[in-house]
Amino acid sequence: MFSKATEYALRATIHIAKKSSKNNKLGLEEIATAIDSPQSFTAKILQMLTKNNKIISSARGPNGGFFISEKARKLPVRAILEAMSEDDVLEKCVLGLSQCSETKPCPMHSQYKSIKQQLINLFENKTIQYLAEEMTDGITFISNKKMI
Amino acid sequence: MFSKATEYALRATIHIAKKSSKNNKLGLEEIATAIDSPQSFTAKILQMLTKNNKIISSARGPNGGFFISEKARKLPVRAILEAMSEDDVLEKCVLGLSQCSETKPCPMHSQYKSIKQQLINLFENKTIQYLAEEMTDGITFISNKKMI
DNA sequence: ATAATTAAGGACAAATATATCCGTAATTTA
DNA sequence: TAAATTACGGATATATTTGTCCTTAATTAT
Repeated sequence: MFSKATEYALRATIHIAKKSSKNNKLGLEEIATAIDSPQSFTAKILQMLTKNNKIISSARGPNGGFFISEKARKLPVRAILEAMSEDDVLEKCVLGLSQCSETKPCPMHSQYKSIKQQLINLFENKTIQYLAEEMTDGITFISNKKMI
Repeated sequence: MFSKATEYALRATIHIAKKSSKNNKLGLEEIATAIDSPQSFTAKILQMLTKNNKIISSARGPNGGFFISEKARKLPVRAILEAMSEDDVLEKCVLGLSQCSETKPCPMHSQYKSIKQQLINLFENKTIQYLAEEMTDGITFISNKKMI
């Protein structure tokens, strides 16, 4: 559904929201290991998410790293997709028709309509913080290795 | 959601199901024009769909072209995804975690679960013929140009 | 038989996504 | 101030997707 870049972005953000705080920033290496993603590529993605402090924040130097503000925690998950320029996936026609709409539907439109709306609702109504909290029950995971 | 190749495959198949018959085969040029896709690339995709007559059938020579059997019309839309080796999109974890499951869920799993199931149902329960029939009402379209 | 038509299929080209590497800048600690 | 740490950002490499081109094979009509 999403590109690898966006998958890593979602996982990284959730991980940072769960594990970091203002005085406990997470380094690139820790993050890439935790979410099981290629380190250098993850660095690029974290940069995108950091642009204008939109999703996550960063600090250089010793004890530097990535963290997330209280304000950003309240952002809808869709904000991550937007930062990755991939939120159009949510609205997109299944057949890839740019003009597909209610008045000019593709043959899948009426059947897909409600699924699409639920997808949009999911990404717009659930916040980054919500997903981080889903991780606190000890059952839910973000890597293919068990969380500790 | 799907690759361009799969989008073209879906559109081409629906178009062929709507317009072709055993004695009215459709040529590559006609199809590519109708679904607004690059011709040569579409040729490759039609070849994939034709392999073993799985989705569509073809005939060479004058009055040759592509058509679809009555049997193939009854296939679920998912069969097109399978022919394009892209049906895993339906089952895939939103975060791209290979081990995400009911017993080892990612933080989005419980929220996405029912959406995923509806997606699977859509592609498994609706047939190619069904989508072709959706096109017969004069309102539904398959290209970004109005059907005639 | 020959010519015309049309899909099949291989080779290649271009664009995009994924990924790595390395020097630089900022910050902290000693 | 010097050294260590960590993110930033540019350049480059690799893989995949998307797309084109051309020759061949099959079929039909003349």
